[in-house]
Amino acid sequence: MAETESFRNLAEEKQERIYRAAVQEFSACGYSNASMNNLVKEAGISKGSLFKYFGTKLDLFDSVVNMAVRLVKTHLKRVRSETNGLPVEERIRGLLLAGFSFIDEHPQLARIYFRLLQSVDSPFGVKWQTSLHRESVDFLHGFLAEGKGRGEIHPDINLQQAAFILSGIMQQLMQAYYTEHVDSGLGLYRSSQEELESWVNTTLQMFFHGIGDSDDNRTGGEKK
Amino acid sequence: MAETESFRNLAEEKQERIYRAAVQEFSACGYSNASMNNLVKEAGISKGSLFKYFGTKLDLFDSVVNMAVRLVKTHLKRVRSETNGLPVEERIRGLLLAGFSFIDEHPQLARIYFRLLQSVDSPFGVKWQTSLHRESVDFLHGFLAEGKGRGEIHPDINLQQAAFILSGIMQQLMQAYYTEHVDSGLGLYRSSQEELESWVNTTLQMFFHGIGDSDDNRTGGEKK
DNA sequence: TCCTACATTGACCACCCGGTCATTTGTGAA
DNA sequence: TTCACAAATGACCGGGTGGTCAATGTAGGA
Repeated sequence: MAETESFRNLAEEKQERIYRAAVQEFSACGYSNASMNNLVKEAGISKGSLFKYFGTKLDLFDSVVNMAVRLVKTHLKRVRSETNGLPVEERIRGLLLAGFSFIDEHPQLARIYFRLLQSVDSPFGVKWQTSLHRESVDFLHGFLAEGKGRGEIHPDINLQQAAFILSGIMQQLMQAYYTEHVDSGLGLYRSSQEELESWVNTTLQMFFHGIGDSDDNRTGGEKK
Repeated sequence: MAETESFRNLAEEKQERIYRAAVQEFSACGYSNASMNNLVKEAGISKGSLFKYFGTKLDLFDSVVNMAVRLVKTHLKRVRSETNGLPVEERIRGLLLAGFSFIDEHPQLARIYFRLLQSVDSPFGVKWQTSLHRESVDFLHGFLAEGKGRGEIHPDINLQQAAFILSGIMQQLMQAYYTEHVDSGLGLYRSSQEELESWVNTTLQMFFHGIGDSDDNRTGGEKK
């Protein structure tokens, strides 16, 4: 566990104050550029205390990341259970919209989460990255597998690869929604709900039916 | 310009030695964690000299990034001209394979390039990111537009959005090829040429024909 | 009131950073 | 050989870092 006994014994208000400052600092600066001095000032506690609560910068970061990841997973699992029984396409639509709304509600945590997925900052980043990527692909794989079982997905499709591609597409959309320079003028960045839904529609359209003109010669494409 | 007169007057061997050390350091540590002290030691020159050649850490980084970006663009443009006249699908296949081979030939530069696309390290990262994302999407848009003109792409498809999605897919593949923890056990990471081509095939298959079972009810999906 | 056990503090530490500049070294002309 | 000039050097600077610890509160039982 990352935080010490003494942190858990703190008044809840103080714990939250510290967490809030940590989330703020890490989301703004990433791991290695985050400054414990700033953090301490922001939280209104002394440096000595902070290092009593969390032995190390890494411990604190680990704690914050754990929280962020737990929250993301909660959101996604809720979508999974709430869309149970619907067609795959609807379920993935739900995932995308849930992703956008998560960014709206927790922009800083989203920032930390995506940074973790992509950057190589933080010494132990790899530990998280590997498992998060795998879990993300597995999660999507579950959706697709069920859809395939119901005949909504072409039997020749390799689900692992499809899930992998889908995960890339989703990341691209999420990133553009909360990072202006990824959007690069396409109109996703902080766009309205209806524009968002339009993007989601066309994305699903492309993912399920492709962009090709429907001369549907599906061939090859099976791995090995 | 980033480098000073005195750098351009150096013996070519020395210039290369310095560039090589800089590329090494930046690709390994990112911008802000890169250490000029390490760099200087690696290059076998004195600190004073380095700061004569490049006034600032940022200037040096800018110079390195310029080189990396120029090289990437050269590779991509070669593919564009060499595949002129072929079907879109073939051209995009060419792009993907060229991407993989670029990573093989210049792994460190590829690392710097992708870091630039994704991370928010480096104070002026945004300047690069915005233009790189835009250019990348525009580049793909060019391919798709030509394909649409030849009837290889469904007329209802919004090319901007398709190019955006495609760029996400390509990034995902590239990342998995050179970063083990993104691959997360799928088998792309440093895989053989034939496995690579199999991945490219299925990816193209999905992008052009979708994953859905071919009950082809293409509807809606047009923006606004 | 005193004592004890514990929570809190911030001055302090060693280290590393990007950047400077007086000094040393190298070089070609006279 | 001497000299003038440019190139190269590395000790040094102010500042910021993660982390420590003796000193200082502070609350509760005797």
